[in-house]
Amino acid sequence: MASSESEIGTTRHLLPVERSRGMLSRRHSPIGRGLLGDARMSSPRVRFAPSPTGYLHIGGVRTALFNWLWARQTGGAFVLRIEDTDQERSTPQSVQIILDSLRWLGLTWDEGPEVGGPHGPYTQMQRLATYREFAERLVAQGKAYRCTCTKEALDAQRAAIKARDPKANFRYPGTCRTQKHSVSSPHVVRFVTPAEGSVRYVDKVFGEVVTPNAAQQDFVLVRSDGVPLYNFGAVVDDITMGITLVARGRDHMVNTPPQLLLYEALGETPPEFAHLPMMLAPSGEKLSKRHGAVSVTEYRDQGYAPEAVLNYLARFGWSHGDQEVFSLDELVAAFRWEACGRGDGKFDTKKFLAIEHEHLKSPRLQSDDVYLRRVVPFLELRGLCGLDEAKVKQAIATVRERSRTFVEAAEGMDFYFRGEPVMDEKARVKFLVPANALHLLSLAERLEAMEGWTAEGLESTVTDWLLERKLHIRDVAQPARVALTGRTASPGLFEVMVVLGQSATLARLRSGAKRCA
RNA sequence: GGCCCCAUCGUCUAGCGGUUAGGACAUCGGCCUCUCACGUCGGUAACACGGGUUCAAUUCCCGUUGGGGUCGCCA
Repeated sequence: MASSESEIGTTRHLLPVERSRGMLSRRHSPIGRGLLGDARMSSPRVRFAPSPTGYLHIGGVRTALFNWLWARQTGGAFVLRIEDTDQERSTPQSVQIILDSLRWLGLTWDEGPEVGGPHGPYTQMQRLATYREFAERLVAQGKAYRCTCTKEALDAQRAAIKARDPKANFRYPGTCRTQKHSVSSPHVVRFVTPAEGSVRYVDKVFGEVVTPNAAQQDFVLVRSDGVPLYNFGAVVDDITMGITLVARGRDHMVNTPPQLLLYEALGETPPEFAHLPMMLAPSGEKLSKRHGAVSVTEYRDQGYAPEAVLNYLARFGWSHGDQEVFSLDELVAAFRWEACGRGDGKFDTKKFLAIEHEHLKSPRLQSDDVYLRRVVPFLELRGLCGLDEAKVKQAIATVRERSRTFVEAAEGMDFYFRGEPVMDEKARVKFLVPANALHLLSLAERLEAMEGWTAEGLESTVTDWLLERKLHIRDVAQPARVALTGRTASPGLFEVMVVLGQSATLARLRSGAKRCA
């Protein structure tokens, strides 16, 4: 496993998994790499390692999801690790937001904050001793060195070069490489990057990637305050936590070669790598707040179903034939790294909403009980508290197919639960006019005499009444709808009446008639 | 600019040398209809360009163009 120094920097296979050679490209491999290749690894361990510097980004959720799916499918472990080594920006509140967001999504972790595990602690600032140990080992072996160049001096050099040519490439010149600085002087620890050779790895999504070492520089492993930088901390943690596959966004692809060099120097077998194409804003720019909701909590607050969020995200960059709608279980079963695309994509709010709609429509995807549990908070937000669950369920059945989110659902069934519906002014002015007053009263009178308050009974009773009065349903449907619901768009009239019940229906028809005056 | 990566309808994608280039969202039109939806039927719409390889390229190779990532004591 340990490799000799002479091998560092030469092009060689860095991954344990061989791939077929010759003319076969990764997508054309005849052995269906996914299962065959991965079944060999007894227990995959993957991780999601966010830095707690704000809300949980929708792009981060996708990364978490793919890792989680893989862990669930293979029976492996999904590890959550908090990378809080940027003390300037990391906050405990952000950690909590991330934890809450993942729990809301249902992306539960097997090891990590608040659940523990055998490889903890799972927060980087609590693992400083481990990083120090690894860093000292590298320094002792001459694979890393202490550098006393100040940030200010380096920044000045960088600025000078950029001033001459904005596109110039500044790389640390290696000033301290041959000097033996003592531990006592303020210093960072830098890695000795081989000048020759290149790093090669086979990405589970992108296939073979080769990067020349000459493009690297002696990057910093540990800051002057002893806190590790991203590449070093991540590698040390991935090693000590036994991570077997690192799946992350493509923006991290540039970090893989230096990390591989680190595994090499530490004499460790690197994990596999899988990079995911980027999620871009519709404009093609990086997805940011300017382009709408990027924080999961916003979607939660907008009444999105978490499984639907995951469904949309899964289908972004991954596909399974023509299937668009998936339950979580189906996702777990169908997911394959090799079915991931490589091209970046643009986030599409419309399609996202359409997927949400599919989930909310389907009792298979959102059972009545789950739907009830999820919509109630949004009803409460509208001041509708302590409602009768049975009645809410009836109401749900009538608004389900016309609600894309729980917010829309709550809005759509609002009228059922008030003494009087909230009246839309335009609707009232248009339909509750004097000419309709008598119709509404007459209808109420007929319905009052009715026995057996069912949709079928209502339909036939109303049909008879229309016949007698020589009316068409079109003549009274909208006025009645406005009287009953306060608006011009609603579930079918008879459905509404059934859920409302006889007395509320009569009361609303009559008070609607009054408003016609 | 260096290094890395990518390229099929407007968008997400299927495609694994021979297809009328398929699906979904969006869009347009019809049907259904008490409204809004749902459902349903149908239409418009794509292989960036140029060279190879091959009997045959959307598909394989190279180049061009275009796009993206990254070049920190951020992650």
